[in-house]
Amino acid sequence: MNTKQTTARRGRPPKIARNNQDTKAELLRSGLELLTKQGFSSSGIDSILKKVGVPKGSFYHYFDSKEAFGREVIDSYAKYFEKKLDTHLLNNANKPLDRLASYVNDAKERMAHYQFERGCLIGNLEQEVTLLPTNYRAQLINVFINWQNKIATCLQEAQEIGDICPSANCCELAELFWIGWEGAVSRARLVQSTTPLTLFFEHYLKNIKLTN
Amino acid sequence: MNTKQTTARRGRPPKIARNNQDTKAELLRSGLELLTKQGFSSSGIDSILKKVGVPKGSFYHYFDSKEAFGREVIDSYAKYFEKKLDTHLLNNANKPLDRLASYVNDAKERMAHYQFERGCLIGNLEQEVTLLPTNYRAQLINVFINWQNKIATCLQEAQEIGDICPSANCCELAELFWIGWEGAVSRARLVQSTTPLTLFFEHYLKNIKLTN
DNA sequence: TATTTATTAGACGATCGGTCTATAATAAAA
DNA sequence: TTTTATTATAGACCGATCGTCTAATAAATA
Repeated sequence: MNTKQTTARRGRPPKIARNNQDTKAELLRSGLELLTKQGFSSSGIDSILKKVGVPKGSFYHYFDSKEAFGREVIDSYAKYFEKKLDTHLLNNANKPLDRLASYVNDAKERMAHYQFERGCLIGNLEQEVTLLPTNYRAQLINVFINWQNKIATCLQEAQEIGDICPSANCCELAELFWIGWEGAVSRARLVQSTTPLTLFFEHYLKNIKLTN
Repeated sequence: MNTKQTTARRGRPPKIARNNQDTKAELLRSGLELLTKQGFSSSGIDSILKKVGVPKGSFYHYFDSKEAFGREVIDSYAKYFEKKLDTHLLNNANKPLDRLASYVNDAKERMAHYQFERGCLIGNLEQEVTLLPTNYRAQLINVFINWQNKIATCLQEAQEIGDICPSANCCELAELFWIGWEGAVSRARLVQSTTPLTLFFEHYLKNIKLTN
């Protein structure tokens, strides 16, 4: 990749050198990292800025408020995550249920890689929803609906090739996946081990095959 | 009960009148309420005090620090909750799986009663465990182990009367219950409805009957 | 009455989210 | 070229709130 970009940027240049291709994107990335660790309410703007070496003034140039910032972080995470889901769930090289397993394994590796310090942004915010700006609630629900639909489609394909019972309600099972998965992610962070994730998914798989 | 107590209390009397039989117990109760809503990190001591009408100085008379306070809140919640679990799970008037269902219904009613503002204290803290004093982690894990054992015993009784498959691993299934349940509680708070709880438990029941 | 103990009262510094003005460098306009 | 507008960084500042600590007060005790 060519990281060097010759397009001169307008505006006052930063005091301390930083690869300032896109300050806004860096703030979002840093914010995402912190929010996946700590949630929204406990994440101060200063901590987000410190990691990127950006002064506070810049933050309020790019974002109207912390609330607006949070909205964008959720959006960018949702987009990133949908892409990730697609790479697994739409991979025709694997059978539908193996695609799901592929996602699960990927997630397990990532959690272990970050020493179980990071969880799921949406899961974190879900739990502190009473503390969040009111309009976050609908946004979070929508993200879950999208994820759920992707799983449901995958399960339906599994149903078509006879890997799960024809009478199973794939939408319900998809909802059930995310409910249990978020619980398992949370538990994995507590015990600092992937076993809750493994345990949950093993049973989930077994059960959707038997269901109804 | 006789709430009137004539024993004169030592020390400086409160400026504003309050039924100060046991200030410490009141602080714990108020803390529990707030931590169940907001978790630990976002709960300010001032808010806990304001609800009970106690000045800040009293807090640090009864507790060494917020950390020590949190430990006691967890302890008292764990005790309260174990008692609650026992009243359902040891109720011989019902069959084992009906006892579990009885707990689930109770929890659903309570969540609805509080308009889904309160969740599970342990579930809340579990998710913010990286922000908590380090020794909380082991404490939380222990609480889950206790809860899990109670469910496991109940499942084993169901197994003995043939309501679930003889080859099922009751300990694993009990762990699975809490993993999924916490996920369902979290989702219920998000969508402000008991349907996630119902959905989870319906499938859980169905699956432990079929398992293996 | 003098001392000890229990409890309340409120000061304290650090940090929070958010706003503000000043500064700097470029692009566009003249 | 010179001027102006635009973009962006810099960081002081504000009121609110965080957890902690010290001083003050009154009852119990000796």
